[in-house]
Amino acid sequence: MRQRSPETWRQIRDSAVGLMAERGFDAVSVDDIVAEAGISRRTYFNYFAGKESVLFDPDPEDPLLWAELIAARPAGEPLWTALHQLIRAYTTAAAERMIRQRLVLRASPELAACSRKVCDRFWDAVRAWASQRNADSTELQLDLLINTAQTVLNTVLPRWDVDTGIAGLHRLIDEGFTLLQSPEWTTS
Amino acid sequence: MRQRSPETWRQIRDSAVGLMAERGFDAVSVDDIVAEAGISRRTYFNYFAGKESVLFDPDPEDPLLWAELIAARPAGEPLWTALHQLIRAYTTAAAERMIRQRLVLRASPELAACSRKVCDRFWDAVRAWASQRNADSTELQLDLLINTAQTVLNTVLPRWDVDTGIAGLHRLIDEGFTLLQSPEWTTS
DNA sequence: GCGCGGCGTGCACTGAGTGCAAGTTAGATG
DNA sequence: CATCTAACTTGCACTCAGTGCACGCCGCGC
Repeated sequence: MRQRSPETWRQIRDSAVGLMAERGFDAVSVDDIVAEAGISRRTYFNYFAGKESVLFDPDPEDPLLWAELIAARPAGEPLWTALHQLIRAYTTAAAERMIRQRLVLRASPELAACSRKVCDRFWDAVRAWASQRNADSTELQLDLLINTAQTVLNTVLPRWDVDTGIAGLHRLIDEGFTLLQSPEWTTS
Repeated sequence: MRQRSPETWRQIRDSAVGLMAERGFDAVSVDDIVAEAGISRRTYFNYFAGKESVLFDPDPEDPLLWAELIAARPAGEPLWTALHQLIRAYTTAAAERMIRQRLVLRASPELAACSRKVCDRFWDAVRAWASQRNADSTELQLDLLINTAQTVLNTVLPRWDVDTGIAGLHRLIDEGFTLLQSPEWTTS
């Protein structure tokens, strides 16, 4: 997986997403993608490990963005609140990306299962940060909290009407977080 | 996908799981499986949609088991408690299966991502039941609660040392559920 | 004996993914 | 200017997953 050129990377991904949003995931072969992108089949696999990777791999510069978002969290903030705000910030920053992905997923519902791992790399970064920050908590506690936050996002995403924009998504996210932190959520 | 014979089904699955626990998922081809099971390649795909299906598809009689477990829940029980008890009952009933799956996942860590969908069909059944039972709640509320319960299980499973048996798994499950329903869980 | 339907199988084909070796280009060095 | 090298790209050949189709076998009712 030796790639140096972010332009080629974008070129491939944009071609792929374009075709897939139009025809659906299954109806687009890797050959279609490389023809559209003007590269060879072999080069595709030098950039992406598989066919889904072109949808779910993070942008090359994403890790830096994540680091900024994470660094922006104030020190004393409760972890749950920090996760809530991180998701808001993340979805704001990655707005066009999320919208593009939704379009593809709308055209290819069979990918719904894979869609959970959309932001897995992001969550890994969050996990690393949290375990340093809250060194007093157990790994299990932190993982539970983070996975639950991730679940809120994943639960809410399929209900998101792309036409309502990021504001609409934020309303859903807030609703999810609020529901889970209301005192009586376990007694319904 | 026309299959009538549960014996053949078990035969294929047992052959596959045996080989995979031994060599790892990637090192076992479908041809290996069908050779071991004594059937043709084409028949394999009449029973299972893909290579992973042989690991993650439910047993033919599982839906009946799930229905029993679900029917056993008392009427007034809070949904969160019901989900907790359902998971305990499910893992008890599917003990050997879960242990087998852990063995394969131990041999093939690359499947960790897929392992989340281990019991997806079970959760679908739970979802259907809950939306009838708690018709007053919104779909979003129910999905959040159920997905969170599912997350507890998925968070806890990788930490389970198979040698501690189902009792050890239940300790982890209880710990997860208790953590999330403790009043101060959002303020760490 | 005859049709019929369910199931298993062989065959041929598409498409994903990989290892290897050769080609290309750009920059560093003499 | 010649050339060496390292990074990147490419073509080729191969394995394996997955599918459509048609045929064969067997048990069943008539």
